[in-house]
Amino acid sequence: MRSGQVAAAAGVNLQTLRYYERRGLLPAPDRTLGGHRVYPPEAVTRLRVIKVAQRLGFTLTEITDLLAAGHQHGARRPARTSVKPGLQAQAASKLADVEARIADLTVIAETLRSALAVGCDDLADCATAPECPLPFAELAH
Amino acid sequence: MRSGQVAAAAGVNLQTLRYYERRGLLPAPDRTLGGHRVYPPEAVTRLRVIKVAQRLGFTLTEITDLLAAGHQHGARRPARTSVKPGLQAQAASKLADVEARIADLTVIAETLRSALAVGCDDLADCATAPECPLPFAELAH
DNA sequence: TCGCATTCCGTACCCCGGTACAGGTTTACC
DNA sequence: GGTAAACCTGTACCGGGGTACGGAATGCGA
Repeated sequence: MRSGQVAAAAGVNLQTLRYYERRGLLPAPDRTLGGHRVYPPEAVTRLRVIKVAQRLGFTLTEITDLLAAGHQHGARRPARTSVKPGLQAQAASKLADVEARIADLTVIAETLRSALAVGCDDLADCATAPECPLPFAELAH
Repeated sequence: MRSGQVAAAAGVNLQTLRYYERRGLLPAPDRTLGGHRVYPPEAVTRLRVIKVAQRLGFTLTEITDLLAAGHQHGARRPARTSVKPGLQAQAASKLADVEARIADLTVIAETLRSALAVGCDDLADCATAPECPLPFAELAH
């Protein structure tokens, strides 16, 4: 498959393909004699995997490690190798992040709702009005 | 008050102060003869207001508009003036954003939890294993 | 074999909210 | 009046994930 086809099949920009290759997310494909990239169909799968992982909140750097970790399967690792956490560990910590983010946003939503309920309509006034529910004080966070 | 005092009082970097001034979030203060900024105590309040608004999910551009909107209070506006939505309207739409984001993250958290439950430990394998709960298909989103 | 579509590469730029640095001036305290 | 701390300006850079552009070369169908 040619780069344009792969990009279209995965719903990704052509530039993104090259960007991922530079970042080591996508293995460098074979080339035609003229230098054009020729991808195996698995490349599309790989892109989909990357997109799913991204959607789950992993950064491209983390995804790079996760994909590389897969290759070490069963290979006994030398003690000197940097130990990357596997998918389970990474997913667990990412889940904690996401849950924390949800908790945070929940507080924000509640604050917004109370500001709406009270009828605040001017930030500057709110700061000096005692009945305003916005937390102007506890910003030593 | 001098810039360093204001920055410390508001828990903000000195550079940030000047950055906000450039962006129009903070009015340009008076200067000493030598050119050093001299702030009134209200500047600290203003910074706190900005920080709260940021915490609620508003961008600096939106905050700029919200703060400017306050000044138009009671001034009858000419028809030609661009009409910025007030705090109520902005807060309502921001609340909708936040709620949507929470819903999104909730789905993500559930997906992560199921990946943990099933024991997925290699993204590349997951993509081809039918029992994997990760949504590799419906990426036409 | 012609001609247009596609792809190549390198580099620069986008958003957002700051932060850092260099090199020079001013203020405040003793 | 000396000196150290604070402050001034302008400009460049950070991270994260791409996107855009220009000019040249290649691929493929008719």
